[in-house]
Amino acid sequence: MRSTHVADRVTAAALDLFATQGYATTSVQQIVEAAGVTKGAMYHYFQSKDDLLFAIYDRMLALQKSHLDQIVAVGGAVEDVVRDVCVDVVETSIDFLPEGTVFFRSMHMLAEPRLKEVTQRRREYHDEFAALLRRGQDEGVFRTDVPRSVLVAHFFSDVHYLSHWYSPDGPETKTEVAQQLTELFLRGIRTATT
Amino acid sequence: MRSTHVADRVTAAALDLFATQGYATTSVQQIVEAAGVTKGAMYHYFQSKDDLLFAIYDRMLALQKSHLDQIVAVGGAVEDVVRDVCVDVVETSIDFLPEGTVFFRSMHMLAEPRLKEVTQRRREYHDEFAALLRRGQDEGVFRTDVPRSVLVAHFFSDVHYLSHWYSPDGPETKTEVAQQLTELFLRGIRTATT
DNA sequence: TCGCACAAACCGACCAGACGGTACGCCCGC
DNA sequence: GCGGGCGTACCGTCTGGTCGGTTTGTGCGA
Repeated sequence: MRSTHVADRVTAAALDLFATQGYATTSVQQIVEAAGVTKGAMYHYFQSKDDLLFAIYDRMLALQKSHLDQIVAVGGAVEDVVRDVCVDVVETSIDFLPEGTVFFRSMHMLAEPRLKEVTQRRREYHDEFAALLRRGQDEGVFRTDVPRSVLVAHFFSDVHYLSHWYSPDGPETKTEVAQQLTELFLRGIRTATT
Repeated sequence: MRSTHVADRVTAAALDLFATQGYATTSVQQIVEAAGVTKGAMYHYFQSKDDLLFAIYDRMLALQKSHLDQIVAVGGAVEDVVRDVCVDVVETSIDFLPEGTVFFRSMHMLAEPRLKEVTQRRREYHDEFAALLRRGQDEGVFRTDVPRSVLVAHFFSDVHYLSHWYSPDGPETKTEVAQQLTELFLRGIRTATT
């Protein structure tokens, strides 16, 4: 850890502290102390405290982007596609649990243009998912008596809530949880029964 | 508004600002300005900034307590009981949407003993719900291939996520959303099909 | 009905400290 | 010797919170 580069140590410490304490509550003093670095060194690599936040966001942004591309390309029976997508989203959300926590806790800086980009990407994400569900509805596989927006929210609520209860040290592996949550979701939105 | 009592105006302004900006980001200056009150007046009724936060929490706490008592008293077929509970929880969560937002955004002050009380009540809440689900599992109505803790999280994720997408001004009424989310959840956790 | 006394309500100027950020100089590899 | 990487001392600002004093409401004796 000591041998790793200064910038990496700082971002790692910032991610940890932001996730546990929140952005506004964490001071740059705390960050540089946790990273074993002086303030001068930190401000040599980052322009501001906000920069640290956006560095974290950027990681999620890249992740979401790659996700989106992957998902759309896949074909097959709509229910299988949705299943794959859901499992994948949950798993990677677990991998990036701290980043997600920081993001969801610090969304109040909506004026920031840089944050808007992440939020927009997030919206595209949801829209893409909604389009997938629509395909299922058109094929008569998914129920139509509930608004699609509610269906979408119903899934992403699971993803979002992960940071409030899931622990990698807990009894369930991320794969298990991903499959279980996906199964619960799919059963909920299906018309026919299997 | 101007005629209402000072303390009420302050708590209302604090709730609004905390919900939109977050606790740490909001200064007492902002609060007293929004409430049309001087800082001296505010500190006459509240001991500290934290006091304002706990005043908001207390409202949720009382709500949860009354909920818990009501729910346990009710009898009937387990699925109907669960359905009633879920609908009720979602509806009241919508009524107290800002309070919920503030609570979920400011949980990082875990050292505070007063916050632990709210958190503990929340845990009891979940445990009570888990016990209900267990009854359903014992009767063979709810599936047992998914850990009960995951089932509980699957429901409360919906409740928690409401503040991120639901708007009273939107197309769906709170009753509709409550019934729809409950239906999705119930379908997901049932063994048999109806 | 008035005057008075006393407490509660409220004001606004004022801390001490912490905050994010900067200026400047050292120091070491090239 | 020179330039990027980094340490240190420091700045202006804003923060939560305080404090002495003033106003306002209210009960009560005459």
